Amino acid sequence: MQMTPSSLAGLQQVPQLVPADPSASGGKAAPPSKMKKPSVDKDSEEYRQRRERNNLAVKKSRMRSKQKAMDTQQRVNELKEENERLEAKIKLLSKELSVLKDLFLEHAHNLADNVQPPADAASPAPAQ
Amino acid sequence: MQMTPSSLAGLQQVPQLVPADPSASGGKAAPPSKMKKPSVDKDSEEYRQRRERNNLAVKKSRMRSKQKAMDTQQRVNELKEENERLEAKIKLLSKELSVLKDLFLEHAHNLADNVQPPADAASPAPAQ
DNA sequence: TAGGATTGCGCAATAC
DNA sequence: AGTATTGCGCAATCCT
Repeated sequence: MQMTPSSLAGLQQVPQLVPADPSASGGKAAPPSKMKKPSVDKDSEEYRQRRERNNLAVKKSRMRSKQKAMDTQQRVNELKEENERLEAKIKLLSKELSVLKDLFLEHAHNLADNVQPPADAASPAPAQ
Repeated sequence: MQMTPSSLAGLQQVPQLVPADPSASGGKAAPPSKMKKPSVDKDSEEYRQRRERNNLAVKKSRMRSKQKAMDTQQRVNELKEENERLEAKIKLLSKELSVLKDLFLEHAHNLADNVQPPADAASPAPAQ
């Protein structure tokens, strides 16, 4: 996508300012010869300024909106990375813990088998 | 936001179909009396159908877009929660590991110093 | 009351 | 040939 800027610069949009007749269920509504006079002067200097300011505000708002969306997407990516990092860390810690626990168990067994008196609090009941 | 459905139902937008004169840098461009004949019949049955289908497609596309944005935001929230969960787990594992390591160190010291184990893990180093 | 910010909507160009 | 996206302007609202 890239929206080549052809004659896109500015298209005259001339809304009739009249709510198109609601009877248009499936009808085409051929332009009735009676053109309702707009209650607002499109030629008014003030009108044009108002429109222009709004168009600017709209553009600004939309840009922000898009930026926000991109930021949010970025945030997702960052969080996913962080997540993986944390998972890895957990895996590592779990492994370390597992090793140490095994050592303890082994030690405990040795104590039990050698009839050595329990040297520390981590000893399970020698019998059973 | 809610866009109260006032007379919003359908506003006749009657673009002039002529790329507004490019000279409109800051100009107001008062409607020149010469109205270029649109090369496309706005009254054409086929035109209206085309427009209507496109309007539908547009609405659909925008809905998807918004939905996607919301989903992404939701994803962020989920990931943030998940991360907190993981952080907590890491904290816990680290603590466990720390305790076990201390026990090991203490034991090693006891062996090295050939000291009688105090039968309790909370014993300070006998020497210094 | 004024004025910017948002949002629904339709159009047209263009991407697919 | 047809749908999907996207930039744009308008007008109604919202929100200060």
